[in-house]
Amino acid sequence: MVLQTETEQKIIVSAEKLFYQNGKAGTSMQDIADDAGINRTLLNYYFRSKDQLFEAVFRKAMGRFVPNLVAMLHSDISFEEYIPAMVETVIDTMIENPQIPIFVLQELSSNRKRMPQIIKEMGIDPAIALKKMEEEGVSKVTGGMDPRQIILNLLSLSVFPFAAKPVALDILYNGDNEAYLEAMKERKKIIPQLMKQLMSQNRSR
Amino acid sequence: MVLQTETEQKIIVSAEKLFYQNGKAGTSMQDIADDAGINRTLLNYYFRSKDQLFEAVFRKAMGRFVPNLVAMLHSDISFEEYIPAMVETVIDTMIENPQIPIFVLQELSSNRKRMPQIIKEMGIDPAIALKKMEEEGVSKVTGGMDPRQIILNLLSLSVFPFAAKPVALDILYNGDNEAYLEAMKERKKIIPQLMKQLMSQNRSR
DNA sequence: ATTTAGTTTAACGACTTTGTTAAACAACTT
DNA sequence: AAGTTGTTTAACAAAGTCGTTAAACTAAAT
Repeated sequence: MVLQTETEQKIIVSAEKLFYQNGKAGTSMQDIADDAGINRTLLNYYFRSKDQLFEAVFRKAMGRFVPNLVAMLHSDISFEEYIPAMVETVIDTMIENPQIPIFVLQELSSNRKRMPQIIKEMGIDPAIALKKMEEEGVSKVTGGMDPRQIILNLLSLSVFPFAAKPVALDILYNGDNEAYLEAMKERKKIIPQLMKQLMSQNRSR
Repeated sequence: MVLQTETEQKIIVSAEKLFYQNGKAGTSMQDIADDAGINRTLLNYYFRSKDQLFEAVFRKAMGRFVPNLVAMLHSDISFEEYIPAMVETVIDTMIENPQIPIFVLQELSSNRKRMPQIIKEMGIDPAIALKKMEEEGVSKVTGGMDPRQIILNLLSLSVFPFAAKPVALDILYNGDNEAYLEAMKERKKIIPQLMKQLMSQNRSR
């Protein structure tokens, strides 16, 4: 957004790391200062309060993937075409920040004033999204399946394996992070395939 | 587990509500006492400490759906047969407690000692699970797709829409909780269909 | 009528957290 | 040389949190 000094960046990096990991209430300003290797007073110097620092971190996290969602919902090009590139982007983002989904969803779930606020700021219009879908014939493509279910399926397949990383890693991949990562990359191919199958299969019935 | 007095139950109910909503650090003992309509001292009377109360809540939450997962992974009957009943159970559980997924995943993600501990206690053996799958011919059924990807798909489709409830509700269902609930119930049919398609489609290629 | 278990009230100590302030220091600019 | 900016140190008040304790109260059980 704005130019950032080196220190400001160190603060954000540490704040992200700790807020992602332990949440807002679970992270103290001292924790962040220590992790950033600076004095606690500096935190209040750059970000007036904990609230404001958290707000900065939260908005940055939202900014990493909400645009993808919005673009897909509001775009002109067809839903079907959109999927592969979108899945690739989302998964690449998540691989670098697997904790973002839980962090964001937890915050949205505990602070219910957040969603309406975001919808406004981001200019999301659910009505337009659904209308465009049907105009594009997506609902025909999906063989009558509610387009919202399609979206839920797509997001579920793309995001959940990261939200559930600790479980998946330890139970399915035996703690082998490399194997887990490989599997996540593989999903960039698997998911578009599934979505395509899913839609054409329905269409031909 | 054990007999519970009325008060003990009131405490657990309030603790669940608040821990689910705001996490461990975001919930004070006073908050819980107030919500339960009792005195804070009573909390320490029944559960020695905040840690122990949280532990009770967390274990109860895990107990709601881990058995489903374990049963599926270790069961004798075929994976394909297992899906419909399992999806039904999981979704019914989630409808009543949509916040559990985030709560549990957040805790597992911020407390990394938890997973190994749980794997031990619950008697989960990832090796056995995968072996059984292949013995049952699941890997043939899935046309060579890694059985772990199948499991990820199944869990993603079943659980994520609840973890993302605030987003889905406000963006896709315009805040209409009834509509959202209906959609979730619909998924009890949709998901098994998808999984079946997904597996047979792959098999026939 | 007395005991007992559950509960409340009040209070305490020890500790943490947040935000603020004042003073001093370092380094770089002008 | 003086000024500016970023930074540290030290200290503080206000508020909150947790666990504990002692004393008193209620109501049901013996």
